[in-house]
Amino acid sequence: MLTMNSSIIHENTDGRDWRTTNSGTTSFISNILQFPLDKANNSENAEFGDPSGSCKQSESGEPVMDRMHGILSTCLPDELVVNDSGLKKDDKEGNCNESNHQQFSIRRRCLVFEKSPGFGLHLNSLPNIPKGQSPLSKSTLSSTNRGEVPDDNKGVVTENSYEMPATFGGNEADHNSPEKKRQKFELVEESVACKRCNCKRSKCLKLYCDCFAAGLYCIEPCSCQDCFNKPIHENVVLETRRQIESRNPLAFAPKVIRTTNGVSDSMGEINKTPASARHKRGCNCKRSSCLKKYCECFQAGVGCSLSCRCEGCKNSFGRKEGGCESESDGDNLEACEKNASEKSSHDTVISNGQEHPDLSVPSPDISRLPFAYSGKLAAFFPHSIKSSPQLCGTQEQGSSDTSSCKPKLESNLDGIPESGTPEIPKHKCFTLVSNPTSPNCKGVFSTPNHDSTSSSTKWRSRKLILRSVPSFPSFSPP
DNA sequence: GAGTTTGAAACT
DNA sequence: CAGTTTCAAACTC
Repeated sequence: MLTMNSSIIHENTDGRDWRTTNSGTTSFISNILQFPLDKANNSENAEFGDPSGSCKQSESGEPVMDRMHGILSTCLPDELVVNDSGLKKDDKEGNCNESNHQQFSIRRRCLVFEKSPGFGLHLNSLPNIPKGQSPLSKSTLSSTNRGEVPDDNKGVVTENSYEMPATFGGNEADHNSPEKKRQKFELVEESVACKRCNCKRSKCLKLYCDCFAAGLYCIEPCSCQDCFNKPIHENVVLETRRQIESRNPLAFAPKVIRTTNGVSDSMGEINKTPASARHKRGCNCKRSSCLKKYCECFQAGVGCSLSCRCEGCKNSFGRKEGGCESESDGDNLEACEKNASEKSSHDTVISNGQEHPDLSVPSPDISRLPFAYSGKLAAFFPHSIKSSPQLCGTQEQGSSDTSSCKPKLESNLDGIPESGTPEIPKHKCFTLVSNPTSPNCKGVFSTPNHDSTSSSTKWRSRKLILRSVPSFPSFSPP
């Protein structure tokens, strides 16, 4: 189970956290993509359950994965930084061979993706999906169905957004049967499962609220009371968020980062945390010994660092001093194993959603992303988003390399190049759909190789409609 | 499911 | 910045 409650971001090789250095830019996310609704509710739509997987074709014969890639290649800058230069870059993009309107849409959309690597899903939304927690229902999936999203502000989740996971479907040879389609759709449904809050007094307008903290609107499954974290209260939400950010520009920033050094983190200590992810601020645990999910570090599956002020740290992912392997304490070992197991599940979520349907990574419910941060998901896609032409290659480079899809945290984080190079091994798979060609890599976000340029063009040709472009306050970095 | 524990967030 | 309060998730029973 993906219990990480904090986002993991990647630090540049120079040690700079792009988000940190551009904290004020995080508020750009206010654009919500909207796709045509004509097929939004068609669960049997080929876009969703397309049997051909990543190679499925739209009506126009356009490979969806190409479009997906088009999104990335078109909208994602080389650097995940939105600042003046970034905007200028956008301006430059305005020189593209696009109609004015289209240019505008694209540019706005770019902001979204620039600020929302990982498809805008804050990884805070990934974790804490209790095992067995039912995924969002279909009705839940579509905000438009719930009427939760104002007409003028629909973060519409349509076939296209839903198709993302399906789009990642690998080279599935046989997906033509309706059954396959159905299964695929169901899987996608599960993948959209998202954490739900249970706020009672915060009105879901404080960081106490996981949804709010994750940059998500609350949705039906939430059990919150007096919730203001809904599109109809967008202004309130944005204003509150702005206030919080004014107080702490990094309030919505990912809490967990990973360093470039896979062995030792920036603090120099060595522990076993995969990929040396670390909680940015560190925890302050007193009684949990950093062995329970009360501990943000532990919850995030990262080791404690010197920045932690915890007492009696026994973090199984890496104590402030030393790792859990050195622990002989039974409880600690148990917790270590337990959480490690969960971590494995977490990781599998990314690489093998089908194998753990209950752990499926929620795909970004765009309707719930009023200001979505890159968040946790970005931890797994930062580079792919950054500049990788592909989220994931197909089974090229020897899909037989099952190790590439090992359901381990390491495998997951391994997918994030240590060097910070925006390169994702094509055999590193992010998928929510099964890939029969790789038994050990069922769930692979797989995309066929394709020409990014052409795909970009294809994507732009997509009936993508940008909706609701509230001028989310752009906070200048301090 | 209710109550308790916990630590982050918010407040002073 | 430190101490306190509030809050909701995690946990226990």
